[in-house]
Amino acid sequence: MTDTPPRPEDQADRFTRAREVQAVALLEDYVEMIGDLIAEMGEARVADLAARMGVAQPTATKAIARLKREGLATARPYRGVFLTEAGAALAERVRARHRVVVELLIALGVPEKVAELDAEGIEHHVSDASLAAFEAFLRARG
Amino acid sequence: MTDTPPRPEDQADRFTRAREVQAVALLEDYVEMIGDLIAEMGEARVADLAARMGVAQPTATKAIARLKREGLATARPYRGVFLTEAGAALAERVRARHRVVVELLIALGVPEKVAELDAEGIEHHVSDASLAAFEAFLRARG
DNA sequence: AATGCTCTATAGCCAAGGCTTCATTTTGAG
DNA sequence: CTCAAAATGAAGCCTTGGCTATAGAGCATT
Repeated sequence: MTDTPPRPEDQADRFTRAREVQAVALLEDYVEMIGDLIAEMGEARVADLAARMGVAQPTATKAIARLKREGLATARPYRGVFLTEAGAALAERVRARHRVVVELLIALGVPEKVAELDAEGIEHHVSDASLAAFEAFLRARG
Repeated sequence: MTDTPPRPEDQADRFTRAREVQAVALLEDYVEMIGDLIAEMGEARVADLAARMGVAQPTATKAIARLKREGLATARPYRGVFLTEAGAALAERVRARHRVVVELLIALGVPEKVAELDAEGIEHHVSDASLAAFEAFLRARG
């Protein structure tokens, strides 16, 4: 029983980090979806983005404004949305991480449908260290 | 190549669910922490709760108000915070899930420190189905 | 070229979850 | 028993991310 009494600041760090992750999670999701839309349909329209994200159209517009502020996307009124280099790079990283998380869940015996659902929330909290471990595990079991 | 074009509403569901999970995540964290504090120190004071959660004291007070509204906790001014039966049950479930997620990450080769950090964010998104799969996996490899 | 339909933007609302500042209550030291 | 320090509560502000309603731009079809 190494039941060391938790140091308050250590625990606090956990939550602080979880909050920070949360703050970027939406940006990641939008960026990834914009990438998907461009890949699938040649362009990302606000209406499609909103439909895919499950939000009302003005909510998507607002999110795009934030992406622009953060330098991840560009958009001109009544034209589609595009990713900056930084945005495209982020989208690629997010997509790769998402794929690994889904594969891991499936490898662990989670039904595919459930894996897709759970991965959407989980992926944002997977650190690089954990991601590397996941990849190693998947590789090890072919 | 079963590259079925994703149905917008299906994708939307993923995000909608992730948002719903997020909405209860904080409640879960607070309830769990209140349980911890009572177990460790006999009572949960607002100041300790705030310190452990890494937030300012009024933020914790506000959260407690929400817990009361949701029927998960009770509190009288200038006295500690207590869990209702529903709150205690939730705390227990959350604690159990947290433990499984940490153990799983460690079993997958994630360093313990990292596992603790990542688990904090991940756990909330682990459905019952996934949790069951995790437990089966852990059991299978003793 | 005009007109109407679709898409996008704008405005304004709400709740959640942060924060600081200030008032009030408890409590413990003297 | 008093009174100051510590703990708690109250008020008010900010940002984010939802929403609806409404106005305006763009496009297609007469």
